[in-house]
Amino acid sequence: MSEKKEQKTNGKPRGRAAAVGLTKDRIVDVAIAQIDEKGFHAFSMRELARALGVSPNNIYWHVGGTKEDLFGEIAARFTAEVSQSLPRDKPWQDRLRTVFLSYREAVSDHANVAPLLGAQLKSNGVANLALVEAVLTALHDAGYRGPGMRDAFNALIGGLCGFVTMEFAPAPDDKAQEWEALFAERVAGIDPALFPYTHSVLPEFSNRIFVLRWENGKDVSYASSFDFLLDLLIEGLSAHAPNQTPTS
Amino acid sequence: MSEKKEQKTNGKPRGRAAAVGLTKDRIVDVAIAQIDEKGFHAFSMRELARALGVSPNNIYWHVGGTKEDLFGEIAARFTAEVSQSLPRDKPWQDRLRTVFLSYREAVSDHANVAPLLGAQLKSNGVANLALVEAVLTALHDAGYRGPGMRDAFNALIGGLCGFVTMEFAPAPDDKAQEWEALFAERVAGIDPALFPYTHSVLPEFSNRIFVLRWENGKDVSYASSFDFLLDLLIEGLSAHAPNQTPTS
DNA sequence: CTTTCAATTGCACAGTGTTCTATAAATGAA
DNA sequence: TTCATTTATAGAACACTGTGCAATTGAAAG
Repeated sequence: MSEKKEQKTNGKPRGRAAAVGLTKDRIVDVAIAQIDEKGFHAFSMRELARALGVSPNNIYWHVGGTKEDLFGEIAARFTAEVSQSLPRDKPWQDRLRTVFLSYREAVSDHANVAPLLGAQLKSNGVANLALVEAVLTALHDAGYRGPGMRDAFNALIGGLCGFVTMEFAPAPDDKAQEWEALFAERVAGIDPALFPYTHSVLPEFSNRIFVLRWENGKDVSYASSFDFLLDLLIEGLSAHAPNQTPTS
Repeated sequence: MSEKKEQKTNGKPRGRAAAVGLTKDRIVDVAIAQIDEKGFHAFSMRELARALGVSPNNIYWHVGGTKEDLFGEIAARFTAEVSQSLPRDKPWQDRLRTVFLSYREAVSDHANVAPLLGAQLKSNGVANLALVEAVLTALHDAGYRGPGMRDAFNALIGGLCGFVTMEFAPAPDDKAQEWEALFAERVAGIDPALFPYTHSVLPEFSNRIFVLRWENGKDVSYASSFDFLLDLLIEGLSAHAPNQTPTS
């Protein structure tokens, strides 16, 4: 028909005719890929929609009202992977280590996503039950109950996930290249009267502190520090554990 | 249109005639106040400018190019306050404790600023020398050097500042009121087959884990967990310290 | 008396998250 | 078959955002 109002839609069909079989999983997949590639700062709903070949509203329809909800789905993806192959018969210390090492591994594979995770874990911790379950059962086996369990739980989640959120997140705009020079300049400008020790000792540590080292696309300096922190926490929790079963 | 040529400036004078004596300090003051009041998410350069009675560009001129630079100044304000009244003659453990407790105190007075601090400390750690100096000297006194010092440094900064960044940051849009109900609903929906322990035990912990308790406008549940984590770290670092001076 | 300069402004650009409304296919009911 | 409802999509618009550019002007410097 000649009087069809086809011009109004600018050629592209509307409605379900254009169904592309969009799913929450695919949205989260592409969102993570986009953040990996372009960085968290540059990630936007509109560009995600463009990458999916879909209108922004479609995304909102699938993930619930807001961008924050999408972030929640992304975070859940990370904490869900954590539970795989948990050795239930091993001592609780080993289980804790396995869980948090796998979390660190998952995040360091997608360092650009890190800035998201902390806030999401905090505001919607109940959505990340695989992680919660693992930590709670471990602490229960250690004998922790009540306020003591709360403190142990928060120390683990807050300390370790906080570490990951903070340290694995790359600097905005990827100024890592100029970073070493910037660092040297800053260190040179330190006032010896105000910060005597830092002034005298920081230069020699410039390749040990602050500056990251990458191997095979993964950071190895923060990773080793994370492991050190993890060991410290497990040792401490073992020493204070109400159930003092011998640590074979 | 009309013959009035002065309307162009809308009554307000331009140029230095309108000088308001804007300073970096005042900008940071008002920025922190705004974030405290409206929340981090709602903070914008334009509204800050409005609150200061000034044009946005004026702020850029004073703090350097970008919003991120302003965040850097804010973070520096927090870490600078940390150094006050450090007992240099006390053992390094006590000095560490003092430093990080004062940091926690500073942040929990401005919980809405927390989301900023992690990223800023990470990407511009060298700008926060008061904190760095304190931690480095303490670790030096404990005998830590080289890679061991790096790991200890990162564990402390990453674990404790990460904890603060993650846990003290309030949920977006302040849905704390509806939170308890939401929590109960989520907990009730937990699949016992997938998460048996969480399902059976989480309800009784609902007022110990996740849910915060406030007294005198300050959170007391995360604060006590932070202190527990701090003690764990200091104990562990003492046990592994190369300098084994007796802990009186 | 000029010139330079520090501090400030308005305007405009290229986005952003999100809401409202229109739409067409799939589905189910009559 | 026919018709209403639901589901999954799109377009346009709104009220913002960070930030660059060029203009402006009082004060200081020469």
